[in-house]
Amino acid sequence: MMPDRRRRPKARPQEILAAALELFSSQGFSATRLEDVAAKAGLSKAAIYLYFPDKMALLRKLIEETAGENLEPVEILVRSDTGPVAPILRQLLRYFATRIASSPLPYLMKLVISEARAQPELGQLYLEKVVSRGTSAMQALIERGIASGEFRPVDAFLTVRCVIGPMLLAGIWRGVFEPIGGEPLDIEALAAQHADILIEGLRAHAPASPREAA
Amino acid sequence: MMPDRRRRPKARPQEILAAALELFSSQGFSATRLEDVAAKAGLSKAAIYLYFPDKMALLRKLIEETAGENLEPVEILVRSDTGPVAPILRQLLRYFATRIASSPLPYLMKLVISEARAQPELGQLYLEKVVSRGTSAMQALIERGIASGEFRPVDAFLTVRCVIGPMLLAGIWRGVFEPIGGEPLDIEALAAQHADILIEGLRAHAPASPREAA
Amino acid sequence: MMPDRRRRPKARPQEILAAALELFSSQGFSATRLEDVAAKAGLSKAAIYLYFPDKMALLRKLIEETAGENLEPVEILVRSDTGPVAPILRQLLRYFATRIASSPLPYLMKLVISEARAQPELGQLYLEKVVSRGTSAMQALIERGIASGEFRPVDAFLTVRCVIGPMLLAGIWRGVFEPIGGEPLDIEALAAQHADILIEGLRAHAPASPREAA
Amino acid sequence: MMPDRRRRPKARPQEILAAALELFSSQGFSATRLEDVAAKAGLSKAAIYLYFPDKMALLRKLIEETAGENLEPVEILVRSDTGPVAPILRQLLRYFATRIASSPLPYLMKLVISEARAQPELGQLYLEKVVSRGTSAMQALIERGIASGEFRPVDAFLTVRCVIGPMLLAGIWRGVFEPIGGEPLDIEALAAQHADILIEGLRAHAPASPREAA
DNA sequence: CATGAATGAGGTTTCATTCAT
DNA sequence: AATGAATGAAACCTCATTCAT
Repeated sequence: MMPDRRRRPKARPQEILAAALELFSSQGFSATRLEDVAAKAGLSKAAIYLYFPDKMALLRKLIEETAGENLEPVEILVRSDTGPVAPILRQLLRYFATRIASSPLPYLMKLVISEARAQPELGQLYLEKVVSRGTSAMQALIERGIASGEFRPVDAFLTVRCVIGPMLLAGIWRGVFEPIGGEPLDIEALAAQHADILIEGLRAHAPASPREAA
Repeated sequence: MMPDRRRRPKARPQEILAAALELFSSQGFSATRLEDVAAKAGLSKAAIYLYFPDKMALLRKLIEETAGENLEPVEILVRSDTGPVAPILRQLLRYFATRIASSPLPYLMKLVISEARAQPELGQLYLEKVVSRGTSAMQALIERGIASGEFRPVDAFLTVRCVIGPMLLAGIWRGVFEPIGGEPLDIEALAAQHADILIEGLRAHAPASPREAA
Repeated sequence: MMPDRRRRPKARPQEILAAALELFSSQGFSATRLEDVAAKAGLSKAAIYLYFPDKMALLRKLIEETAGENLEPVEILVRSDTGPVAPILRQLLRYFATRIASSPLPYLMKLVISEARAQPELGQLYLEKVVSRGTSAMQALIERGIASGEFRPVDAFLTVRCVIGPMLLAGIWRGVFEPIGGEPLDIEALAAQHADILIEGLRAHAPASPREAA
Repeated sequence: MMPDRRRRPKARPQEILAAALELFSSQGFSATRLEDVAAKAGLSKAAIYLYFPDKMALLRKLIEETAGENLEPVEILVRSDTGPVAPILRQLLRYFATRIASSPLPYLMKLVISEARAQPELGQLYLEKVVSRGTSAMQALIERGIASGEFRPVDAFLTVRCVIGPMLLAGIWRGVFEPIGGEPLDIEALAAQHADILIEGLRAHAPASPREAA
């Protein structure tokens, strides 16, 4: 049928992984049949075993491969600059927005969230290679802002979670709710709005404005 | 065998649902065997069918039942008051934190995220009964803050996502990453820190502070 | 709902059997759920066990009870008369037609046909109590006709099968094909037509008419 | 384990159907376990699903496949000849006898009788493809006999049922009662005897013989 | 490299049957 | 006499995985 199917064996693993990502993230790992992955990749079920030892290996590879892939730019951004922190934060959020809006990252996130508890090693891998690394870098950034007097003396650890939260929300929106009919979300605009609020909210004011009691 | 066989028929459905929630959210819906749900509920596999027509019905009921359960307080909070918005926002976040820290809500969230694409009706149910309702209420609150001059003229729709994001993160942390070894997160503290930043970041300043360029 | 359900315990076994006959013959023994029999009889599933030891006992009782029930008139008819055989044959067929057209006999027949191989004892019971007894009586009748010179010297054993065949067909038609949309069959007319042909076909002619070669 | 695993894939469906026919007709459709069909066909349970989508498909195929298979010769016989009808009738009965005595037809018949009510589409298929077609052909034959003056003016519709009845009986005897111990029946002899009686009984006599009153 | 054929293990679901009330 | 609750056993069907070609 497809006369040229037998020609690019080198691309096979990637084709298989792409098919797997799509199906795993739309139907769940356990509910996806290897046969469907094969069909989507244009192969027979058995051929997958030429490239991967078993089903779980697909999932593992998918996570390993993308884990941290998006983080290098983040770390570079954070480290490379020693000027004011606010523009870096803004850029960081803009970068996240791009990845979320136009890479398969949201599907990966959804997959990790779904499977982490059933496959703890995978979750731990992600925790280590992505979450820790990413939050560390950002925490350093926030701390630098505080140290330089640009930011108020907030709790940097918690603040990182405040920064990331809306981006996680955007990812889940795109990976989960948009596909089932949720209204599209303008992720770049969200990132910009969020950056705005954050920077304003973290900035050290000349005279600390009085705040209302909780 | 079971010493209390035939004892509490009225409580059975709830017992089954509790068992199901725990297992579904830890192993995934599809990977959970009904037999394990039964065992955890202290019943035989077949007994579940006396209360639910099939496995999916468990999932559906779980979502239907909790959908919106947490929202009434939110709506009351938002509507009941006509004073300044900031303290309400703070209270709201404190309320979310409590639900996330000490109710099964995070497991539900994780479950919905995991299964929404495979079972779109369930995802849509959640979208409608929880997401829309919750965000509407909060958007009204933000808009009230803007209208009264308490807040800057931000995009209320996007701002709601900024408010919720970190709480979503907290839920996923507790529901997914803590169980596999992630360091515990002080959710109440996170909510307080987030409220702090938000309120500061949204407040209208007498003379709008000049902001740096992107 | 039925306020007087608890009043006639004596009739219970019969009610249960009637429900069973209807369901067994329409869905098959194995495919009929005892719960449905119970529901049709206006009882709970468990109550059936107060009257019958198990499911097979229902089937057995159903067959035992009706087995031979229709045969006494046949035997009486055959034995009681010593005149010409033809009118008896005609009456016999008329009697069969009546039973087939307006008693549950066809359903019983269908049930026996369906279950005989899976439950050989039941089939054997029927063979003995109904088939043998009925055919013996009829064979005697045919033989009397031959002996008296009224009938040609045909094979009495086979002739009995020729006599019964169309009645079996009528029973299956009513019990199987009419319920699924087959055109109704006028069983009494069939019996009359068949009697006609048979009597004419069996009669001894003064000079045996020459017959064509096969 | 199986020495000839993977050897005759083309014959598989037929092998499976043969096994199914034997078991379905001896134990009933519902009481037959697919695993036993598989074992009899020399396959594993799962392998059946490579050839048939589900259990019912086996039954359907069995009936579809044989439906009408025996009727072409009948129609040819009926149409091909324009001479006297009696010899054709005799041949027809002889043909039926052969099919009943030495093809799986009786098992099919039994199966249809058993399952028609539970699976009405199957019963209707048989009604249409076999019963209607067969009886139409034969009715035409009888009518031709009447029209030519060879037969008395009987009711052709009913007469067809008289003709077929004993053959149905023979089929049920072979398919149901012989297997459980009923004495063997010489079906060819029965067909001959029946032909004899029929032809004699239908023949138009020069001077209509006086008949006894009912 | 690729696959069609096959299967073992396992999951969901059904149901005859039991038992405490 | 009657039933609601419960269960063990088994049936259908699925699927990851293997292997001969």
